Amino acid sequence: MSDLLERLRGRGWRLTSQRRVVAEVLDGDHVHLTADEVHARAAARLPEISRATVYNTLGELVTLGEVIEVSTDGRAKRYDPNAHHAHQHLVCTGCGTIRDVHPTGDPLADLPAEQRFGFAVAGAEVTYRGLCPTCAGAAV
Amino acid sequence: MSDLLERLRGRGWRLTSQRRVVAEVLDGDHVHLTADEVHARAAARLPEISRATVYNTLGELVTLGEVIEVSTDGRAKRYDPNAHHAHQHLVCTGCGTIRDVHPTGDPLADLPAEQRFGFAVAGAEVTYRGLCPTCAGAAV
DNA sequence: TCTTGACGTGGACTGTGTCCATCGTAGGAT
DNA sequence: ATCCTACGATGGACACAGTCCACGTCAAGA
Repeated sequence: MSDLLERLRGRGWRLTSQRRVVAEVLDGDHVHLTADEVHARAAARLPEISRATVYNTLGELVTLGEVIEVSTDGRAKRYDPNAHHAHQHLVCTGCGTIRDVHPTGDPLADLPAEQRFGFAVAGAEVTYRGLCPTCAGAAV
Repeated sequence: MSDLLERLRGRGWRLTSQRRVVAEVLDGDHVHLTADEVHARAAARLPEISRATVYNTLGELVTLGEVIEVSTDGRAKRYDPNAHHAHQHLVCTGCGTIRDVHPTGDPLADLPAEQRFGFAVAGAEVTYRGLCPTCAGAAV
């Protein structure tokens, strides 16, 4: 994570306490927080941080390719710091929990040329959906 | 489309002019309108129709499985009447245009058991992204 | 230490969607 | 053909996610 901060500094980022806190909150595996959740956790360490700053910082991290924006439910976007290993998402239809998963194969290979309609197809996102073990158990 | 209305009536739907207009607006191929676009087109034929009614009707059509809700950009959800043929979506990163596409293979087959983490995986949505011919041309 | 422009702040604002009390009407009953 | 009534429509208030802006602050180079 300090790697991340150094990398950003190398790109001309001014290293403020707010940005540091946001980056720290996003550290870890299987982290998929909404902007408001990031704000709440950041505010626990830096009470006066504003929502606008969190949104700005998240937007910059996305632009820089350090964080991925995930929108699995049409509600709040979630921010995934696991940007350097290609992966897809498995979402629980009960509680909304998100897991990073690594399918075999390349989804792009499944889209033949005649199904591309002249588009320069650059990527594919796959969202798997199903009940997680906890929700499946609770339903019994 | 009258098929649709008859089917819904068979399920106990009360067939109001508002519902009829919403269903008619959604008729066609490669239709991916937002709720507000549906409302605007419906209002052209039935000026006093309210937004709440459009939202209610769209929600019911989704629940009944006659329309699919698509959320490709984290902004407004779009409504796709092509609910009876499995398909995926190809989205232009420039203008947001959406095409229905039919990839080969089954994305579910690409998620091995050890990547399912105990989830009862029920489905997968794939969103392909790239520049459409029009946007690619305009960029030159 | 000083300077300065990039950054942070909070509050107003927009877009999307939901809720609710009340009114209207589709369609069965007579 | 008319009446009844529960289901549906209405529109305005509300909630949530996100953006914008004018102004104040401060990181970092000189």
